[in-house]
Amino acid sequence: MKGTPVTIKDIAKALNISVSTVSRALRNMPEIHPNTRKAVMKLAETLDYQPNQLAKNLARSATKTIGVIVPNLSYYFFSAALSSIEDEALQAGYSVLVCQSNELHSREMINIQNLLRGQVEGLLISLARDTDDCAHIERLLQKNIPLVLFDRHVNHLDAAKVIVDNHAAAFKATEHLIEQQCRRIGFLAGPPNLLISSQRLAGYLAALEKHGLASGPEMVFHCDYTPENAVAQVLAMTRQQPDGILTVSDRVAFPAINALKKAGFRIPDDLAVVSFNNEPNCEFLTPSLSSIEQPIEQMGRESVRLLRQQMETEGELLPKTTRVFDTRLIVRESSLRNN
Amino acid sequence: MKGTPVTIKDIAKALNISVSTVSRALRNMPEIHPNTRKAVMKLAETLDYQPNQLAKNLARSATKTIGVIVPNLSYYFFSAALSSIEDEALQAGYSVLVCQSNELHSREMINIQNLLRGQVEGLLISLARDTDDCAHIERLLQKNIPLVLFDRHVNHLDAAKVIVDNHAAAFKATEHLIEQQCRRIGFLAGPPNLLISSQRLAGYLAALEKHGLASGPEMVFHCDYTPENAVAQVLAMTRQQPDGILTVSDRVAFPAINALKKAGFRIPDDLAVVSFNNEPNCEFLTPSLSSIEQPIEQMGRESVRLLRQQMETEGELLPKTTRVFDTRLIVRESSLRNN
DNA sequence: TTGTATGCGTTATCAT
DNA sequence: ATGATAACGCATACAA
Repeated sequence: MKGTPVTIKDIAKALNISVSTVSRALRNMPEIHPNTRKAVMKLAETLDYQPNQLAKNLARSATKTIGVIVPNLSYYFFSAALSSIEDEALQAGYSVLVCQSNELHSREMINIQNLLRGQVEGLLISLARDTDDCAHIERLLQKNIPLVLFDRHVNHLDAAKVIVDNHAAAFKATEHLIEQQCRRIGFLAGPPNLLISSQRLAGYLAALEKHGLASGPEMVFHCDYTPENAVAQVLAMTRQQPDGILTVSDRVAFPAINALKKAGFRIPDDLAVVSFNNEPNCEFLTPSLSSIEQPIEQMGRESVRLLRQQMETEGELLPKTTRVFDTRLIVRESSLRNN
Repeated sequence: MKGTPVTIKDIAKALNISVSTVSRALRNMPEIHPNTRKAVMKLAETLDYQPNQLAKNLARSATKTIGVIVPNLSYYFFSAALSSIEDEALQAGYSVLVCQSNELHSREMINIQNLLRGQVEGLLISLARDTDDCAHIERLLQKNIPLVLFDRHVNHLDAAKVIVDNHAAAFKATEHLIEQQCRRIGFLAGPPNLLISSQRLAGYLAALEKHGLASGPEMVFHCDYTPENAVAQVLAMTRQQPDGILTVSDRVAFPAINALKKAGFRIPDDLAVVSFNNEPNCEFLTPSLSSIEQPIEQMGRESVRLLRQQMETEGELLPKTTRVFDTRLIVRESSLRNN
């Protein structure tokens, strides 16, 4: 017996007033008499009245809820981002509904369907690695559903975005390797269709070119982000005799470095390594791992702000702002040679 | 212009039938005529009808949503657990509302309030480290709100629980260290009030006692899970000249081992280490880290199942089952000595 | 300042 | 097999 929850009707009956008065009192509307308000408040308190959000939402047709879809919460980047997203949303009075796509385009579509059924007012999406066809996203844009793309996006979509300057970051990281006397620098990339990966690839190539260093596809190896594949690809790369490696993510750098060490390479002396994401554990590896830090918390907060802008301005179409954040190279042992 | 969403009323009007017929057709009720059903379905399709979940829920007073509260999603254990929780819930037709307590008792209470307002039908909670006073949980139990405590619980609460046998796990890990010829084994524990930590402490002490090894409070050091504090405590421990260390979690083991290595200790030869959680990165440390593996996915799924049992059996009080899972010690380099 | 009536979109209970 | 109509709990325009 869950004990029928108390409603404003119960309060109204007990106080011999109308439900509308109770409703107004509860919401602190100015027009109602201090005494009645006090009485209502008090009774609500003692009865432990809990407003039914469902009814509230239905009546106002507004849910104060945003939906978030990320590829996988066990990736550091996304779980960290979600912390700030949730925080920012809660402060603004929104609830957060979280889904994982598991990097699957199909799951992403299902999630979107579910969230819209659940009546979220806006969507914060970081696309699945699997996602090439963005028809489902374009449908959202057409329907004018508030939407912010976060980190994982695609270029041709005209949506609000919160991203980092991956090109500049990779450029910076590569130049750092060059400064450390690396002359044959390899790139352990992600899947070719993953935008952040290809942007980093472009930045890497640009840096090589600027410094007149040979650069060809023979130094670029794509992996699918699994540890096994990362190891296989980086070992394949060693046949090209690199003296420096840029990896697309700490998640692939960790197993790759481990394999390199086992294969007898000394890091950073034989092979200097710089990575992306600056996960907390970078510090605890041996050698500690140099990595590109992204302002995750800021990015999370900014995403929510952009989304609120869209949700809270009725009708009028906002320009699709793209917020690009800068990154910071954290230099650690893996790329610091005693020159 | 978001274009007013189409409702069953629209469909009814267009087809010149009543809303109830439409409603029934849409829900595949047996009594309605195949032809009308077909017509309704077809029109719903072409009009891209999306049922309003809010109204549905209000009418049935059922939300098909469960709330999950975890201390922090950027802890591997919880993000991994959430993956399976979400999966299992989705399969059963439930949505998942996720909140983080940030290890704060106060935030935990707010989250519970919010979730109940949002009309979740059940709650899956992993208590904040901060939580001593469980009055808020007991209130849920009294109100008979479906609830499952997950991993982080407290003994005196009579609630459904999904946990691991921490005592046995610590016992097993400690015996392994003893087999590796460790004779002075320290325990880098969590905060004293954290149940999983004190259970592990008890298992550790029991193993020492069984093997007739000295054990006193001078070998137990509590840390607050921050890297800095973990380092400070483990360095303090070294003054007791341990030859083996059990750590309460990989999260504290990573920085601790790093500090030990910097302080000149060889692992495992001077100091063998076993930890808890078996995070993926255990494998990529140098030396790789021995750790207790918990069946996270199974635990997540089982939690949802237990919760569904409660949610889906009206009224009758179910016994508060406690499901205890076994763990597995994954032995790696950090505790493997060449005897 | 308060009450009445109606609507939000759907389900459920009567009828027919 | 279908239709009216009343819930569900709250908000709100309009009256009083």
